[in-house]
Amino acid sequence: MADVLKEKHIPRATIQRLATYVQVLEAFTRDDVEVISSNPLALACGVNASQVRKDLAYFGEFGIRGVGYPVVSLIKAITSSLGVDREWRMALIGVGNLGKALLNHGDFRARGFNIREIFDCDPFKIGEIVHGLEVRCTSELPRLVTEEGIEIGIITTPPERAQRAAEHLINAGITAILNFAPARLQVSSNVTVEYVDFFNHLYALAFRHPKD
Amino acid sequence: MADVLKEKHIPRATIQRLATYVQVLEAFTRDDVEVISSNPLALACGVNASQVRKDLAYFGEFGIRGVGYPVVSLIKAITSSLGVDREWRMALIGVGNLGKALLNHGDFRARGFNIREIFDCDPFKIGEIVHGLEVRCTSELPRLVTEEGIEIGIITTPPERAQRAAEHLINAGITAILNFAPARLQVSSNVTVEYVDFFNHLYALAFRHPKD
DNA sequence: TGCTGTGAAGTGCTTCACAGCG
DNA sequence: CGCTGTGAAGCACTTCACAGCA
Repeated sequence: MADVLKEKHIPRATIQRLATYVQVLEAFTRDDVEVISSNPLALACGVNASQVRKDLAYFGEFGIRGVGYPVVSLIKAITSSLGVDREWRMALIGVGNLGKALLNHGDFRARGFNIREIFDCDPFKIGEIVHGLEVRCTSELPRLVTEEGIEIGIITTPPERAQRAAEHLINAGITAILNFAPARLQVSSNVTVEYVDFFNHLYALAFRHPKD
Repeated sequence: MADVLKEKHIPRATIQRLATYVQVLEAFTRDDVEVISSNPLALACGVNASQVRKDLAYFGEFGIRGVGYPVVSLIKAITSSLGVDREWRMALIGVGNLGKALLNHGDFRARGFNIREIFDCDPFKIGEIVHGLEVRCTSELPRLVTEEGIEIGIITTPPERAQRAAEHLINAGITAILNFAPARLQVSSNVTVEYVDFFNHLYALAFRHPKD
């Protein structure tokens, strides 16, 4: 499976939409919809029906011609294709307001994304227990990443400390980073950074809705 | 200014990058950089230098040929072009974990995005004070939106209540929505919804970093 | 001379249109 | 017959290459 995916190039936008499809398909299961065709699925996701079919076709033939896609098995097919049908262990750096909020956000664990260790460079925070986890010094990162099998790092530091946090993670062997800090990170090409930035979205809203 | 922008079509991706440029330019001001050319700016943002110049050129001629862009005045030019150099008043629906975390997140106010009213449909929460704001019943939305001049709605409800929250906002006259709930919203074409979804990003990381 | 601003070329994603199959 | 899966066409964004100006 994974081999097939590496051969074709899959657009980044496709991956984003697949996450949306899962979201919407899960809503359909709540309403006991068992089979859905590309048209209503596309409508619910705000995209074109051909787009849905093409996105899914990158990963296999999940539909039944003349019928549609069985909802439950399609969810499984997508999550399996993306590799999110297993546990992912994560470490978080920066135990401030935002970091604590993410720790309290139950959805992560519910979807298999498990925050196992939390770090901060503030000596007053080290040792504190937050949401059942002890705040550690970043010097312990390499050891704990190996021991716990951590694969993803989350950065929730202030912007000026984000780059250092990234370097700590990378030195510990992490190559996948989710960055909530409002800063761009300079990393080598084998490291993937995803940026979560509320202000991007607010700026987009502001631009499209000018006063009067 | 705004007239010019409505004539040309500006790619959505350009708006996103402009937000990034502001972020990076602000970091440069912290290091007392006064003038920057498109090349180093592009490098810091992880994009092509022509891309930077083209993005900026949509809005005007902000650079000095042979020299570069004055950092401070470029920040002002971009924020003014996007319309984010003023106060934006917002209302939040769904005072749960995530909602409370956003209320505690000081960056919003610092950038002029001001959460003025908070709502919940849980009668046990109504009346509670969170971060200096009283939780209101959604039935009060239309009145408060008008009175407070609220232009943007934030949804932080569970997914199954997101659509209703959106309808409350739209009925109150809001046409710009920032949705943190993991659900797609069905809205008419005059309403803009921006989706903030951590899992999109985690899925992208998971897909690009398969085990072994 | 050096860097911006920009038409033209290139690239990649999206949409179309229909063959293929249940 | 209806809906999927897919090559081909269309379209939009990105990159190039260079004219234009400080």
